[in-house]
Amino acid sequence: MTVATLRTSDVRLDAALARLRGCGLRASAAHRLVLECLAAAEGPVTVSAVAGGLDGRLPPSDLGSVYRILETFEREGLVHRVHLGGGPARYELDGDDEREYLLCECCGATRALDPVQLDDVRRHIRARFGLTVRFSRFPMAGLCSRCAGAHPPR
Amino acid sequence: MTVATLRTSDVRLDAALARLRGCGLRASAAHRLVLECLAAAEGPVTVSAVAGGLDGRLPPSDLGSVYRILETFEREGLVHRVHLGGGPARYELDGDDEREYLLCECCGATRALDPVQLDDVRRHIRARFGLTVRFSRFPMAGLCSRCAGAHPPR
DNA sequence: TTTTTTGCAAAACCTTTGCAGTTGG
DNA sequence: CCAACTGCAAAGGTTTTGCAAAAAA
Repeated sequence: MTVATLRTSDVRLDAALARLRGCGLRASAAHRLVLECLAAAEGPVTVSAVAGGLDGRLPPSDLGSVYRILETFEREGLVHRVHLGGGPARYELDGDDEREYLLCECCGATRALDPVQLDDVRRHIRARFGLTVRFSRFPMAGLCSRCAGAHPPR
Repeated sequence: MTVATLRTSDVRLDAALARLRGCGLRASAAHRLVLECLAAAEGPVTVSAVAGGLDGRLPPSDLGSVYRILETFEREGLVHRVHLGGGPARYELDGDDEREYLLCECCGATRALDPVQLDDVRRHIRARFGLTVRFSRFPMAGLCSRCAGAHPPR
């Protein structure tokens, strides 16, 4: 909880800590560590990666506790789960700067977009189906140009 | 493997059986049973639901075998997995008549669409990002009008 | 002190695998 | 008959839970 762990002086981290307090959650070492991991990662992180301290970049924590903490954080809206397929659960800090994901189901490539780039799609879908779509939790999946070429339509 | 199991005389089932043979896979009792379950279900089905014979509507099978069969079928393109969230894996018959799904992340409501209804979105995304999207494996997720109202933007 | 949170261990699931016996072609 | 397939059981991995000790407020 000293200088060593604060390699990521991030605006997002500060915001998350502020929200943590706002929820009545305690600013315990484990809580902060989880938030630091999520803030330090570039994308959605596996639960076990968080527990492992992001490969040693941060101190490790108990896996079971991390599951519980992430569950609590999700309930309070501090984090959200990202569903990229069948593997272990991945989480991300919740925030206004969320990225939205494109996923190629075939080769597994992912690409992160700024939400603004999908605003027209969002408007269109909302007008037509009444759903305000968000590709930050579930990616917009399909076949990338390369894979679409390799797997011609039946 | 007699009349009793054939409650679902479905075009999709016949097509799947034909493709099964075409792949060099044997038309064993278990293979047929799995295909019948998928054809009889209205949506993506859980592995254990298949093994349970869709709640007794069809004869039960061994869970491990069903996992193996589904894995084989997926490799051969007869079925595909549908990712609706964190729960157990769900599968669906693959085919030209595939539905695409809308999911409300908040209340869990799903809605199935005819792919034609999303063709303009598909064209738009492909032109702009080079990805041919498909919401049959990963749903288009977001907030339905009711939930969007209940959870106003921060 | 009081309430929340943690660490550990056990349990509950979900999924994969090995193997010997069975079945389809 | 031979190769593919199945059932069973054991193993692997992920996620959940109970509880007593520890920490935050």
